[in-house]
Amino acid sequence: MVRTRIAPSPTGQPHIGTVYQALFDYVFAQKYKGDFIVRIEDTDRVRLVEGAEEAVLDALDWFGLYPDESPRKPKDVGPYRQSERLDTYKEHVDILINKFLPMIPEGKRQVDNQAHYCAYYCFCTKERLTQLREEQQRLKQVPRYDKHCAGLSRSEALERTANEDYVVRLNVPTDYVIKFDDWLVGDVEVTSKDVDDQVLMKADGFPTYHLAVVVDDNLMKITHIFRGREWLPSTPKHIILYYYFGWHRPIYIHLPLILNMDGKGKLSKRHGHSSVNYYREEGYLPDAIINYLANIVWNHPEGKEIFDIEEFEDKLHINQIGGAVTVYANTNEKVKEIVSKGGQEAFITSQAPRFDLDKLTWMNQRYIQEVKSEAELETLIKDFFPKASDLPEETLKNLIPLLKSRMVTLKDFESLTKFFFAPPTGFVLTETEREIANDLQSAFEGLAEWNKDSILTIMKELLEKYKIRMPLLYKITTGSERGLPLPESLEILGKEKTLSNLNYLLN
RNA sequence: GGCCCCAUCGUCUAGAGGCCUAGGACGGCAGAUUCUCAUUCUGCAGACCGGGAUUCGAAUUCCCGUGGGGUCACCA
Repeated sequence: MVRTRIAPSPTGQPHIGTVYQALFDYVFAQKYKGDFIVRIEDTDRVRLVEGAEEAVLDALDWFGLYPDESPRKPKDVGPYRQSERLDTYKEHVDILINKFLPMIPEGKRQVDNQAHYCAYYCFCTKERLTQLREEQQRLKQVPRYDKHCAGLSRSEALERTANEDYVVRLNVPTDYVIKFDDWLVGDVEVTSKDVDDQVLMKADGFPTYHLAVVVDDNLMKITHIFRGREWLPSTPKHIILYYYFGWHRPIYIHLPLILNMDGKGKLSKRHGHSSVNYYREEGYLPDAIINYLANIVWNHPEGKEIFDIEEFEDKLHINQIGGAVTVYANTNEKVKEIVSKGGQEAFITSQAPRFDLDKLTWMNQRYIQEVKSEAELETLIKDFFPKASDLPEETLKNLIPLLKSRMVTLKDFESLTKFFFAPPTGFVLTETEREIANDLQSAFEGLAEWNKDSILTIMKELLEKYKIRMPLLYKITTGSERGLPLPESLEILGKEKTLSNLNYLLN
């Protein structure tokens, strides 16, 4: 049974990167009739933002990335908020603290030696750690915890926990190679020298991400982890954790990072628009964003660029799901490894693409123009721009075909239809313009048949008579020098409204 | 800096040794259609990071550079 998950931390506005990851979680689970789970990673009490959890959950719904399980829809592996799972983490930290390192042979295990356990208590102060780091940096060494407290006897450490602040650290063995593989990246191999003794339990009793993610993914029976490439370097820690616990690890799929438009760094607030809310407010369609996100890292086999999420799900080629995943250590002589083997299947780009707002905007336009039906567009507009519902039902309906090829985002509705809501304002007519407006007014008044042909005839006469161009008539009737086709939209607006707009302008 | 990942038009990419004079899309430019603006259509400019090696033949394989990105917290 496939189970995927997204684990956002509620620290701000919902991020496009979260949607990008959730898209894969959702589609993959969907494709293999599995479950897609949302778990809130709120272990950082300092950065926690009120309402952020609601915002991510809402954002996922907006995109149609409905979870099978979430804080709003709990099933039997909950709770789905890490802050409500503290006992579980405590329990698992205790397991590691009391478990001997598997690489130490039974006869050599010392009960009172912290260094012989999978995890150990650490009492180092922030000051000492900072000092240590600075010293290492000065010597051009990689900043790393020096296992100072691992040298403590277990009995002394236990005593000190009674009245001192402490953290619990992962005891990473020296001289090991940690191997694992990733469906996208392939085989990855790092030496344990490059893996720090991660803090697993903070002084405030909250777990760090690394502990919580492994424990939860295991307890929630997650089979496939889609996450950003930025997590690749910390995966060895997780592999070690799975190994120490004696669990099978899930399959990793580290998705390519999406870079800022200028290619400087991963998608962030500073360089562009990383917040889901921005796109929502600007009138982008969720389907178009999903399409763009999928298309940026994946290519449709037939080269299509416009496709919906169902088609993405259908065509996304991922074989090797499931399969036995083993985590074991080979401590024979020279080859000492912590190995974890899964499968491998490259199915999307391995590069980090840049976020191209122009292309997304183009896609949005395609959705408005050809993907969405007129009825769908009508509801989209009404949702986005409630004032649109004030227009007579027929008016809006007739306007849609005119609007379709001219709207790039839903937001464009407002400027395009301004004169349907209020007479044009904000400019003064010159003498001749006034004269033309007067002419137009009387000609319109005398019109027996109010339709686009008769309107056009009148306008053509005026164009001829005054030797002017179309934009001027636009200005007089709509307040803007360009916009929707004039005869058609004036027909829809109606004789009465058109005349009252003109009247307003002339007085 | 250590470790990891990556490298085709400005951007997203196709390309899995000869089909490549390197294809498409966005963006740009020019033109056609048109009652404005759009849409639509046509055309133009535009790339294999560098150097070696393998081969009859390399964008495609291998090495070395270079460049870019990620990551090195009691943040996720």
